[in-house]
Amino acid sequence: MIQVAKIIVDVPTMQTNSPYSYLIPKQLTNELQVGMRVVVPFGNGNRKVQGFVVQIGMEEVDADQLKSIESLMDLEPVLNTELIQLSRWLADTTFSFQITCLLTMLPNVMRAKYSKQLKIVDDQMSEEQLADILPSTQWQDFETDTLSPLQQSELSKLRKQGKIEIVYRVKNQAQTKQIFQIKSHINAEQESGIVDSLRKNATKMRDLVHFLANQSKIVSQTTLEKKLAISSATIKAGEAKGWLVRKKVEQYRDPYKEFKGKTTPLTLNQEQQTALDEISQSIEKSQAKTFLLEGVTGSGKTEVYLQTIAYALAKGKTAIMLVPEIALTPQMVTRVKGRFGKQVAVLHSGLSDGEKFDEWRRIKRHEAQVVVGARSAIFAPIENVGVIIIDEEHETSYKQDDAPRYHARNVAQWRSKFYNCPLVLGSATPSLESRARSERQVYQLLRLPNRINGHPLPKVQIIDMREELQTGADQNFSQPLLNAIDKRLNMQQQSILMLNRRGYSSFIMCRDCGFVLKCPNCDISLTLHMDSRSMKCHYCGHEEPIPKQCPNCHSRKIRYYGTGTEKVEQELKTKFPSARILRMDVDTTRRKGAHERILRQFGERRADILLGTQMIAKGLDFPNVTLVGVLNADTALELPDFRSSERTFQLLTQVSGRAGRADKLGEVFVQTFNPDHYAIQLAKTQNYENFFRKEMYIRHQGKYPPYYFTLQITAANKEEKMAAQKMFAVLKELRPQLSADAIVLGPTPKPIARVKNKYYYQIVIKYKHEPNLHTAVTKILQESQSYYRQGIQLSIDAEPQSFM
DNA sequence: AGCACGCCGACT
DNA sequence: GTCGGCGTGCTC
Repeated sequence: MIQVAKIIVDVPTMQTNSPYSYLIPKQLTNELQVGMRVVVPFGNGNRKVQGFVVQIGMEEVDADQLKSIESLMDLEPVLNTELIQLSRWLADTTFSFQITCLLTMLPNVMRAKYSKQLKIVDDQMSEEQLADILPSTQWQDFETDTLSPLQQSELSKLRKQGKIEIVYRVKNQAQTKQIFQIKSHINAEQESGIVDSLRKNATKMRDLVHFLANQSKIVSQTTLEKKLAISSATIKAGEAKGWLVRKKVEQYRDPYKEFKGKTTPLTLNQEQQTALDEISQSIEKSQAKTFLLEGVTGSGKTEVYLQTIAYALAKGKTAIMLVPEIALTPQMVTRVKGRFGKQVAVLHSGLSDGEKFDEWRRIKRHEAQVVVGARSAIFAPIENVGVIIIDEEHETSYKQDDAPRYHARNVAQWRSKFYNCPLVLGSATPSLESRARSERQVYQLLRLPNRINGHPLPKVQIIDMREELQTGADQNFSQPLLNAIDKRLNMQQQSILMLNRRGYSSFIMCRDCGFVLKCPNCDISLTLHMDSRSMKCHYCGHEEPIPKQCPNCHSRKIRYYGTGTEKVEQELKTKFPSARILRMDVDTTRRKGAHERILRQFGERRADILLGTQMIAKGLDFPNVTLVGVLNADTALELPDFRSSERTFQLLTQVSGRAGRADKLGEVFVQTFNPDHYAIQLAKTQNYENFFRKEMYIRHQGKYPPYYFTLQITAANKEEKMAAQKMFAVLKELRPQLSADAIVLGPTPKPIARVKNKYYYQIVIKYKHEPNLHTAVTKILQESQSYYRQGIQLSIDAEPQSFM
């Protein structure tokens, strides 16, 4: 029996997906703890890899069969036992590697950077000889895959002969920000004496002395430099003369330090109070209970969340609140920070890696008790959780679409059970899954049916674009909508126009031969981008110039079809030359902070019309907006996806809520080619209840969730045949493990069959109760490693968001 | 991922 | 007869 450390190594493969035992060097026995990152030698060449210590204990093995831990990467654990346990569960349920899960839970800087270095170890070998193969400038940090095959084989030959060595290094990216703080060592009496000793023209020095003489508080070097317009050299000189001392201290990169305001709890109405009481009671009793808070737009869900959090804090506990990435606006953050101040840590993708790391450390050090963030914030290293809240729980962005394919809601449920605390799911339009669970009393339903200000919901008008087009109207704008926009411009009120662009945007087509310009790598048409004057592929990023003539028949009658925000913006400009238009889509918001800037401009009424894609539908509150127009309500309806009705209903309901929130009554125009579709008709009256019933019936008929569980298995390969064959083979192996009740769809090519030069084939399994499925699928995944080398990638998605 | 081993074809 | 191609297995 010897003491060993069980380590998950940073090698994401199926074969290495379990802990490896390592010896603990004597000098580390007191230091090493579970949850730390370490560097370990791994594999034949003993290359260094990062690893996570998941357990320390005794094991019945021979010491000389084990290797030793090389070094520590952390002085204290980065993971607690809860998160280690969670990672194991997550890897199992999402069919992914535990190492991938561990890295997903941590800030990006915890991901090690690896570098390789060439070293000559044989004196027979000269530097020139090696330089003939690889220039000496590249010996440091070289990448194997950038070398030619010849170079690779030459180097490996030398290595086998023992002439050279490849030194592996693991670099820790987790850096803290250090700043200098300055403390004065002189007082007012000393000032004149020192000044006299200076040269006459030493003005900067004099400024510094004057400042120090009258300053007893500690200031940072940067503020001092700015304040006195002096350089660090002056300060260093001052340090040398003993006027001041400089001290290096760690500083958090606080992305929200400018927010200072304080907000006080609002008075709750009866329903809000009931909801708060129910959840508080559950916090009080430490119940791992899930609540579904169903509240129409403007019903004051956020206030309930905030007071729930306040209750948890008052009980000495902490809270996590998840918000969709897109809704994590400065307004939102200010509101929470205004209530809980420095106790709040914010985590979202807009922060730099350093900022995220610092917020994460604040949480870990118990300096923050409230975590607000997007999907991955569910892994915040917070302890003693009193309540978890997921706002807009129906949002698809809570499901990660690459490995580990987890749903934040499921992770939240796991943590809620771990901490025996309630989980609150809030939405105006709950996902069918959640609503169905509350129907069966699995979740407790809490309702907020009334808007807090008592204002009626906006009037929604459905416009039949088929009729509109017959009367020769514009492709994008119906007459009633144009009139309504015109009216707002005259009344100095603002309008929001939404273009539903999912899977559909402007492409170009030849009018003579029907040729459509497609991506050479993917099976989809290229999208026109006027800002860069090019055609871009939204899947792989391929870009090429806009053709002047048809590449197929050389006709010049090649023109734009479909609708993109840019094109609509152009049209709006011609129709309303005086209107100030702001466009918000993936292209205008790519840069950091662009999103906020556009919204602020609009909020400050520096524009009349906000034109954008789905992203404008979420959680914005502009009191001066009285018109919302949805230009094409049904593009999502046409997608081959069983959730398309649900998405459309949610989107329309949400965007309608943007109109007339304050004292002005709002109006909503929905342009559609399917005016009779139930998702559109029921969104008109914001009738969630009827939509739920109708959609549940349809899901029942089609044997879809929430009546059935779903599992999607996809194979990808450069050869279409290979991908297809693999899927048939997988199904053949899986079928005997399934009961007669399981329904298998496919194998079929994905609706977008080719992306980045790869073909995708998939099967979807719909099932109610399959005790063998999990094991069978895990086995298939394990076996997939053997054909992974042939470029066949198998991926498994439990409860996919769509089948596309 | 990256390295060793081992089994086949094309060369000195 | 050997060198080197890459298919396969293993890494505490």
